[in-house]
Amino acid sequence: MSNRPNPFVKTRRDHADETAEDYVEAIADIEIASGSCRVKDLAERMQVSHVTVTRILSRLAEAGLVARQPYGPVGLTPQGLEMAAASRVRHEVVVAFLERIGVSNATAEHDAEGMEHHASEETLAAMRRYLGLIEDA
Amino acid sequence: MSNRPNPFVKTRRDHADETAEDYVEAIADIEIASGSCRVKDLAERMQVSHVTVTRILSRLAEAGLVARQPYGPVGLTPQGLEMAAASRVRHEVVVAFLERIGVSNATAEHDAEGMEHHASEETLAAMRRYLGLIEDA
DNA sequence: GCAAATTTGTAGCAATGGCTACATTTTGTA
DNA sequence: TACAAAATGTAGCCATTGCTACAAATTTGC
Ligand SMILES: [Mn+2]
Ligand SMILES: [Mn+2]
Ligand SMILES: [Mn+2]
Ligand SMILES: [Mn+2]
Repeated sequence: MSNRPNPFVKTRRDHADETAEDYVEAIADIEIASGSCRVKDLAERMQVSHVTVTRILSRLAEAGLVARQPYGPVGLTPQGLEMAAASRVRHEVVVAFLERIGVSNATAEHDAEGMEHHASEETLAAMRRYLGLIEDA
Repeated sequence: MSNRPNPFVKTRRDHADETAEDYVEAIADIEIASGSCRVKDLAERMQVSHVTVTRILSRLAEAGLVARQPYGPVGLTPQGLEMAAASRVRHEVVVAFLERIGVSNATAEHDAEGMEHHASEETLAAMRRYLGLIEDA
């Protein structure tokens, strides 16, 4: 028997995971760019209200990805740092790959923002291979 | 100024449409495979309860994509047929492209199910070009 | 130091898509 | 035809992510 998992997984949970990945990646980015990350910075980056950011950060703190204190800056836990690093690598691979096949930078950034969350390790490996980032065939 | 739309905003818009696209595509598939599509068929295909299917179908009917009657089969409106056709083409392009770069069929099907909703026309064109489906360079 | 501006928090609402439990309708079969 | 099984509908719950309005805290500027 094939034992192939159904491609239509729980959409709600998938989207929640996408949110987590984008937020920790953004937090790491902002920390690097401006020294510290605030709720307001994330609201601007994500183009949502500060209320939405606050609630999502609560969930991510509950999940052990984010460290928060009232009215204070937004930090990443070791687990959050790990996820942020992995997310960034994946993001960069997808963007570079799309550009390599002829997609403009603007579109590559747009499409990668969504596609990155759906590229499995196998697909990422194929992209890296195509980019020449892997010696193996 | 750049005037680039925010990538996160675009991704959120993509997510709003993805359920509709997957459902009309599934309805068309099931109609072809077994003559008619029932709520139960969709529940099995999507791996969700029949309740979830019913509510989503109501929304799609409201949007003019699906034709329904109580306890009856699920049909597509002309608009739904159009979306189903476009979705299928896009799905096939993404799957074929992933396989072409060395991804297995199972993984290609799985990843494409999510990635397809985030691939812009420009990216799809690049994929078609790579597949040799377009004469142009 | 104090008032104003900014930032963050909280309350409460909506849309979407999960679910279980139960009601109703349709279908199948004895 | 009558009863059982299957399919569908409805009620009502939860989680996630949007929002506005308002409250509280912090920072800034004078
Ligand atoms: Mn993303
Ligand atoms: Mn990203
Ligand atoms: Mn997605
Ligand atoms: Mn899909």
